[in-house]
Amino acid sequence: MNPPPPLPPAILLLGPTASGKTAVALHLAERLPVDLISVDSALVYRDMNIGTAKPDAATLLRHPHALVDLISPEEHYSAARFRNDALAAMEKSRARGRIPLLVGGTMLYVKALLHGLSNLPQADPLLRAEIDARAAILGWPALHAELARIDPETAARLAPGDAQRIQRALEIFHLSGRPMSALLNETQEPPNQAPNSPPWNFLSLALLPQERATLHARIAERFTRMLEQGLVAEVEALRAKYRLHGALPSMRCVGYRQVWEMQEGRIPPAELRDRGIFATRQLAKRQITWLSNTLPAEPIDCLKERLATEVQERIELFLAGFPRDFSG
RNA sequence: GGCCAGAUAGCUCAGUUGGUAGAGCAGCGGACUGAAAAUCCGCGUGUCGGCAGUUCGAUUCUGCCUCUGGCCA
Repeated sequence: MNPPPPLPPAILLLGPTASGKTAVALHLAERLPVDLISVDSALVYRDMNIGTAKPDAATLLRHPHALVDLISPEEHYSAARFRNDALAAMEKSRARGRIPLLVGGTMLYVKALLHGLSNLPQADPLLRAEIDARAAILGWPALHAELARIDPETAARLAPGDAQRIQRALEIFHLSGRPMSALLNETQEPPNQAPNSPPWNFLSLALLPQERATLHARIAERFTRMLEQGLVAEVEALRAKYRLHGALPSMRCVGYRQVWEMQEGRIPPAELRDRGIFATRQLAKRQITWLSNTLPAEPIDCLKERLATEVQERIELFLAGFPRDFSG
C-alpha cells in the first residue's frame, strides 16, 4: 500500500496589531510563490481603509489579498464564513500551483480554520434583537439564570455579565431546541474527532514583541498617523454613504468606535487620540494572549532588525521539505 | 513680593470628626465555537510634597519650607 500523499504546505503569519505583519507579507509576496489571504475581521469591510491599516489600492492591485473588501460596513461577517472563504481561497491557490500565505491577527478565525467549528445554527438577527430587548428590561444576569435552567453546563462557564455569549447560547437553544453544550460535545465524540482539521500542512509563525513597551510606542505612533491621514473624515464619509449605527461590528472596530463616540458627543475630542491608543493596546494584549496560550505558533521577535528576511528564510526552510510540484 | 487654593496610585480625583487609604481611567494577567478590532473575568503598598511641632499615635491638626494654579501688586 502506498503512503498517502503528503499534505500541501500553507503558511500562517500571525501577530498582534502593529507587529509589522503587512510589511513582512509584502516582502514575502515579492520573493516567494505565495498568494496572500487576509485573516482579519476588519479588513473585510469596504471603504474602511485608514483605521484598519489596509494596504493602499496600488499595493492591493500588485499583490491581491483574498478576503479584503468583501462586504459593506452594514453587513456582518463571521468565523464560520471566514473558514469557508479561507479554505476556498487556499484551494484556488493550490490549484494554481502556489502556496497560500494567510496573514492576520483575528485569532478566533485562525482557531476556526485550524480546528473547525461545531455544527451550530447561524446567527438570527431578529432573535438577537428580541433577546436584547428582554435583556434591556431584565438585565443579563436574569437571562444568565434562564440559561442555567436550559443549559446548566454552558451557564456555568459564562459570567452573568457576558452578554454576547449568553445571547448566543440562548439563540442556539431557541433555533435548534438543544443546549449549546450538547451540540459542542457531539462534535468532540470519537467518531468525528479529527475531520475538522483541514488537509493542509501548516507552518504557523507568530510575530511577537520582545518588549511590550516598544509595541505600545508603535501603536501610539500609528494611531496618531491614522488621525493625521483623516480617520475622522473617513468615518464621516462612511456615515454619509451607508446606513450605520454604533452597534454594528464594523463600527465597533478599534478606532472607528472611538471616532463614532466622539461624533456622538460621548467622548471629548481632546481625548480621542488617547482613547484610540488605549483600545489598540488592549486589542494587542488579547491577541498576544491567544498566541501565547491557545494557538500553537513559532514565535519570532517582531522588533528584530532583519525581520522580513528572517521570516523568509524560515519559510524557505519549511518549503524545502516539500516536492517541487505539490499541486498534484 | 502679598493673598487664596491645591500637592494622596502612572493619570484624574475621593477620603480619613487623628488609629498609615479607595474609585474611575491606564496598566498587568486570563477566558474565548457564526459579532471576535467583539464580549467578559481577575489583579490596588502608594516615602498620602519635605522638615519640624502637638499627640500614645499624624496622611489627617499647627508652623516653616518647596512646587503648581489663580488673584493682587
